Amino acid sequence: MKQITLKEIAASLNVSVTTVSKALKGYKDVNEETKKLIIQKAKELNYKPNIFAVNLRTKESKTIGIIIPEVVHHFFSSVIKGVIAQAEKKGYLVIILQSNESKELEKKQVELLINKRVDGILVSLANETNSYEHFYEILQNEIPLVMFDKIAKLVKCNKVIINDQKAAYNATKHLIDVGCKKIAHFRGPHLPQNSIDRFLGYKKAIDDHYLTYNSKLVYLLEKMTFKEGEYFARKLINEHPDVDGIFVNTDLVAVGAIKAINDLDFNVPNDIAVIGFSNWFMSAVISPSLSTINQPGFEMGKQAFKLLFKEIKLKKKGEEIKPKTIELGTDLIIRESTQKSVS
Amino acid sequence: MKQITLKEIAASLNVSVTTVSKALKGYKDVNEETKKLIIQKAKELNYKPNIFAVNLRTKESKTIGIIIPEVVHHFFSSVIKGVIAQAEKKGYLVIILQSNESKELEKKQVELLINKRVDGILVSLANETNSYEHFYEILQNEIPLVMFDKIAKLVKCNKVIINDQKAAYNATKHLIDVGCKKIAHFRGPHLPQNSIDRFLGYKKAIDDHYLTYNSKLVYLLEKMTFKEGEYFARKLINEHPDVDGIFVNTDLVAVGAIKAINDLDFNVPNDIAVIGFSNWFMSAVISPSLSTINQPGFEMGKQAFKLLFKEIKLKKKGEEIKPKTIELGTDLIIRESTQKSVS
DNA sequence: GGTTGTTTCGAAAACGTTTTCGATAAAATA
DNA sequence: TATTTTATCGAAAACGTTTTCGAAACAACC
Repeated sequence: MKQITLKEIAASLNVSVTTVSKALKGYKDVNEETKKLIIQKAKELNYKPNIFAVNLRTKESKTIGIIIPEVVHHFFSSVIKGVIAQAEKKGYLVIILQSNESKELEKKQVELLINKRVDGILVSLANETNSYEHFYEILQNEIPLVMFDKIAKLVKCNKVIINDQKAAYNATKHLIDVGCKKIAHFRGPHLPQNSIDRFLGYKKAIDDHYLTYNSKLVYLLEKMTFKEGEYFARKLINEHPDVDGIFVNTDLVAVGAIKAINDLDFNVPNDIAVIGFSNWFMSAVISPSLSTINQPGFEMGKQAFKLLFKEIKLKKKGEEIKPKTIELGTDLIIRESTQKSVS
Repeated sequence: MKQITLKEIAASLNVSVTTVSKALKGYKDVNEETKKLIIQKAKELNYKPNIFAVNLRTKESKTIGIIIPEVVHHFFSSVIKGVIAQAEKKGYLVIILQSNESKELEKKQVELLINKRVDGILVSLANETNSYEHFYEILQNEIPLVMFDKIAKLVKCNKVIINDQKAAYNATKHLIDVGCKKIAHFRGPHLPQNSIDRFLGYKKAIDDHYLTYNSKLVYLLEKMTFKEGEYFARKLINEHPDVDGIFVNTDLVAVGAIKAINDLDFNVPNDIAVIGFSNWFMSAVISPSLSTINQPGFEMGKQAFKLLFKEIKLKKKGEEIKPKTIELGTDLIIRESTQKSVS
């Protein structure tokens, strides 16, 4: 099927390509009468502008890229949904790439997006990433960049995050509020920063409420899997049979922990209360349902795109941008796993 | 930052743009000596071809689009992952759009992708979709199209599916194998086709094994939610207290059903065995873990892209394509929810 | 010496749009 | 009538690449 061009519309109406282009783009230096004719003819021929030519001429693609560690993940797919929803409103399409938590892959994806000449890039860091040359390259190319959730503090760009420390504090405080006296923490590895922040929130809550912080009660998990959750829950109960609460770095691990606790004939929440983090989809539907911290993925995606969009606009106008960081609120979601029955 | 062009490389070496282009693209009518110089200079200046110009010239974007009903969904995000992985190997990027199960949105997304002049389109139908003008438009525009999972039999294009009927048959047969005599079915609405096929598979298994098919044991769920699963499980037990097995159209609903069954002090699997469909992520981590049918999302994404890629290649060569349908195998995954203890 | 073949290069067209700038004619003003 | 203003149009350049076609220079052959 032959694609209709401006030239053909122009020929069929005996006007110039220029006039056709102007008419269709609403310039005011074209007669109302001819404009009407042109628009009609364009519709009649089912004219669709050749986007490649438009891109070349305008130097923009109306496309952005997003790099995330993992697509098959409730939080990140929520972010994607938010980004796509917001982008569509502004006429932008979204290219998705995964880093698989690998720094090398992340670099490659950045390269791809730069070569693709996207109008902007959204990134959540891979766990492995510990240096930022590739992001500096984005900035050097003057491509608008927004980081979200897993960010690099050193890179000077717009950011959207939650306050992991505060959220972790609230989760731990909730355990204290329901009467826990000896609270363990299953933490994540030293990268990304989030694991550290959540640990710090836990520690601060412990300290603030006159419980004694005990580093033996903090377990460092490397892979953050269901199985690890099971394993460390067993280990914990073995080493500290009198533990009565666990704040777990992420829901999946918490679910594994609950499984192990139940298998050992302890009761959640009465013997051991458990609270997770992120509000994975499953947390609401398991038994007992899991208390957790809601991480607003969809909203984060929306906000990240909004920031990116603003930056794109500013860049077009040639204005300077002063990077800012948006901090989104989190909610404590209380479910069965922390509601001890009155004893 | 000024972008380097062929012209600039040419100027700095006193050769023509043509020669530079040819050297970088490996044409053989350019002297080895000059080629070396050009390649070196290009690297030195960090030359990156202007993709917009390349697109315009070659009439292809090395980008494909995929439209799915919902991003935040284990199966569909697995598909996306498969598509992206395979596409990247072939140098293609992937634009993701959602239909939110709405026909109108689906049409709009198709329109966006056509206007974007993507090299190919991947689609899984929205539940609402009951006519196919927009897909015919894709075909009219001679854009390669592959449908997967939720397909339209009437549209003549490549397809990747599972055999829902056979898989449902196997699930139901498994219940029969573990000793169930009175098996209910929670089915989905009349669209998409998958619900019908799964129901047919259930019915065939019942008929084939000398159990009496009873339409009263088939419950039609409209929204396929956790809550519906709970509601209909209660209803079922109320109406048929002697039911001893349920084949549920999808895992989420099955999880809801299990919850209700437990709350009513029936035991899963001993009183009532439950099997789901799709192998959602949560199914492996709940207690009791849920038996189900594994739907190979990642593999489906890979195969779908492979088909699309073949079609793109054929189109370039101007050859005709004869649409085919790939049927992927499914696996019966036996977990706790159907393993009755020896009585 | 004339013919053919080979190697190496570049001019130019083409892809389809956007936008600047000037031309023309008609209308308004002096 | 002469001059300025306004409305309407189009030529042409530009965006940066790819590719065709022919030119030039030289070697090889009879």
